[in-house]
Amino acid sequence: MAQQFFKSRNGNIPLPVFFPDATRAVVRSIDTSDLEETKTTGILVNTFHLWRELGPAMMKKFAGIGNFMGWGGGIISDSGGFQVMSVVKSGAMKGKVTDEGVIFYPARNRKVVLTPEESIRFQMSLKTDMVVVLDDFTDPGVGREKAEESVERTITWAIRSKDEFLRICKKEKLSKKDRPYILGVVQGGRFQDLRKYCAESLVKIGFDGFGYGGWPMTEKGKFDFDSAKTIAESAPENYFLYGLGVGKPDDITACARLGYNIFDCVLPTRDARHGRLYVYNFKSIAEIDLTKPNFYSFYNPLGEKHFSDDSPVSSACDCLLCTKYSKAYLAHLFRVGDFTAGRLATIHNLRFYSILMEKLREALDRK
RNA sequence: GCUGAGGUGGCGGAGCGGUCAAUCGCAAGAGACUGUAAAUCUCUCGUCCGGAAGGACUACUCAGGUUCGAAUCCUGACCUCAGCA
Repeated sequence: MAQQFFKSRNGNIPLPVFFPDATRAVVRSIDTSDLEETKTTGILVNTFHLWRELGPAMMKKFAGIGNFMGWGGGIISDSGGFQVMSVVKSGAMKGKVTDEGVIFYPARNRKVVLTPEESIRFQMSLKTDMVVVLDDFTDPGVGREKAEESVERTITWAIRSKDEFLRICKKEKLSKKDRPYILGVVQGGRFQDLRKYCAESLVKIGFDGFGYGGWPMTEKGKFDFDSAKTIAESAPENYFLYGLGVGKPDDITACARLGYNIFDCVLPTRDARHGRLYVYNFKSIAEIDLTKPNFYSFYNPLGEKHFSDDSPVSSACDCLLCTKYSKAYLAHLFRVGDFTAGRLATIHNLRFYSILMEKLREALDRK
């Protein structure tokens, strides 16, 4: 029996869910009212960014990130492990991974150390519904030895994270009912035995679920289903299976069939701002059938052929954009570079994803 | 009408004798984006052939001229803008 609900501060959220990324306590270009309108049930915020930009004092003052940003839906906080890859390896900031934790050098004379304990401590101050342990991201395409190293470190950090989590729960007298979920992260790259070993080690430590960590794509850009499957097969009953950074509608659909029930990804929101809208290839929401091979396609509002098109972007959508505005108007907004273009596109894409999750839920209920 | 400044590819705007099919920006077209350094990035962008390298052709308002060679210099025509009448 799989998990049926994601328990949030304000009630149960039916699974599976897709939580868009509100890395810096905002889903870029829209506010929480917009977010509610898209029928999005939860979001993901990031420890690394909020830790540096807001800090624990602010979280104490506002009694959590949900209050701070006026969001009553579900909230998961990511650990900051991914930022070693996204921030450091992309060259934005110097940094390195040691056994102690992740060290960042935001400026020449400044050093910040994010340890597994600090990550958990700060996440507890965020008062999110699920905290994620700091993990050592396995660089994609890395050799066996490096992959083993990152797995070992991920496991060691998971133990330290769990200890810190229990210590805080005890100190704050949080009962099992009141405390947030805690999620382990499975690393190991493309080495299936490492994935399995990592997952089994995490189960022994004791978590509410685990995430498919690392980079979920092969070099060719194809989704790495082997790892997804290995992880899913290592999960005990009633576990959360979280595809971190997953992803494309087809990959989500496929993973949901493997038992994954939580997803987050920047794709719908970033794509929206970049002028890529997701559109179901059906006439109405009722007709949407996810088992059809090409159940959706992309719509790019820019392009002269749309400049005078008075039809809506999609008839299989009930978002603000599709119910109120024409393709021509959206094209105009993108052309003149107004923020409203990004806002409407983001609202649309998030509604696409919330419909996707509704349909997946229906399909799983029928089973 | 006089005086001055100009007329360059879809647009703006460089170049001011050879290395120019012409910097750059915009527009246009194509692609990327996956636990967010991203309202970003990459590529194409005179025509034709080629996957590319490359080649062929037509080009910097028009018509002449100077020169081995002109978008660049000279003459004239046409047009635009600014100032003065």
